[in-house]
Amino acid sequence: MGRAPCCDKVGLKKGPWTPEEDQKLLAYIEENGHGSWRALPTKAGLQRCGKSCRLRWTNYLRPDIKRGKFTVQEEQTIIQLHALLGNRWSAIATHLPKRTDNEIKNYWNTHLKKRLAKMGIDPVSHKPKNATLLSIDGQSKSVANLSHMAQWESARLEAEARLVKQSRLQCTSQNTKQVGLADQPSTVSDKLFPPVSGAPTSCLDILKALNRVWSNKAGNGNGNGNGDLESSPTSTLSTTGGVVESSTNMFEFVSGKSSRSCDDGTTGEGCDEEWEFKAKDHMVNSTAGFNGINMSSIDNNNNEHISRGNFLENFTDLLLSNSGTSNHRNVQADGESNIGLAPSRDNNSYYEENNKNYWNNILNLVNSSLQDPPLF
DNA sequence: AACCGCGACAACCGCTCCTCG
DNA sequence: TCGAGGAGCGGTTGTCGCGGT
Repeated sequence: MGRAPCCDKVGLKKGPWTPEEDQKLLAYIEENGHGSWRALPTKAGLQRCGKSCRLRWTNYLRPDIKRGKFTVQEEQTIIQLHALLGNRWSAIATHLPKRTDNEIKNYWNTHLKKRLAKMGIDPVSHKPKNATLLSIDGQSKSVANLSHMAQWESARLEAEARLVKQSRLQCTSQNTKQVGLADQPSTVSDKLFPPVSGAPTSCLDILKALNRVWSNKAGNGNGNGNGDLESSPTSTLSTTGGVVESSTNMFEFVSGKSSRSCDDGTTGEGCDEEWEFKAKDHMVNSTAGFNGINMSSIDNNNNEHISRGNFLENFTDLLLSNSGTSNHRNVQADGESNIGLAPSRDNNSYYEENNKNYWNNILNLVNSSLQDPPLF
């Protein structure tokens, strides 16, 4: 049992790479492209396993790698995507230009995971650690729905990652003669979400479609569809037609205009909106789902307006305020900083609110991705 | 100065997935 | 259709540097 090692390990060097080895690998790939990784070490004159060469190249030597500290925006992107996708570092990495999955994984394990834990958020589930409280208002079911959404999004990201790789390789091959590496879409997700030629790859368009339908249903009061979002990807869903059969009432996210000006300086787009959470006071039936989820506001022309600046601002606040040990912040009545911690509240409302806003922010991130151009 | 503990990050290992004959 | 081999992913380990004692 067990496969033969990827290469003959006898006489092969392990451990840290020397500058000379780096130079050899770099020179070879620039000259010839990597081709078969297994064959590369011999051709390049390296006493290394092909796998080791590939890792060294993809994680360190590749010219399009950004090194150094992660920005706050990168941090929040990692956290939000991790909430959606879990430990799927390669998928997360496709949304962080110039960062490798290994780097993101390490950063998560050494920094972000601990920070979330310190904030009282389970870094695995992204829920408050006393999650039993959440079942009270059905929040756990919303999380279940988000998981379902994440399944779709995961599939979408896989396909997207392939496209990204392909385009990257095409670009690289023009510069470095790298050849013969373009991945062809082949997974189920690729077949589910084939690329649309001639159009930029829009991130997260599954959720966009879901959002549209939900919003429309909420808008026309026809929100009692019988589909079950939690059922499985067999839910009727079409990216081209934006057709989704769902769901039942539970709660809704509602965007509201505020008069505040945009002061975060990050994007300058649609930054005047605030978000509030309205728990539905009843459940239509036992089927979990949500009907009136408005992750972005849609005007009469069906144009979406997405809050991003406030989110970044709040998230930055949250991260910074919680990087210390007990740096609690007060909740403001207008929701401006309701992502922060509220020491004066009882635990229930505190965690409920935190969790609601946490997931609201994830949805915000998802929506902001819809407007942003592809990162690559 | 030496030792120890800890954090950060690079690299390895084993598994799964994908491709191709 | 199936199996072998290659590539990629995620978890884990190893190594190094730094601060404290």
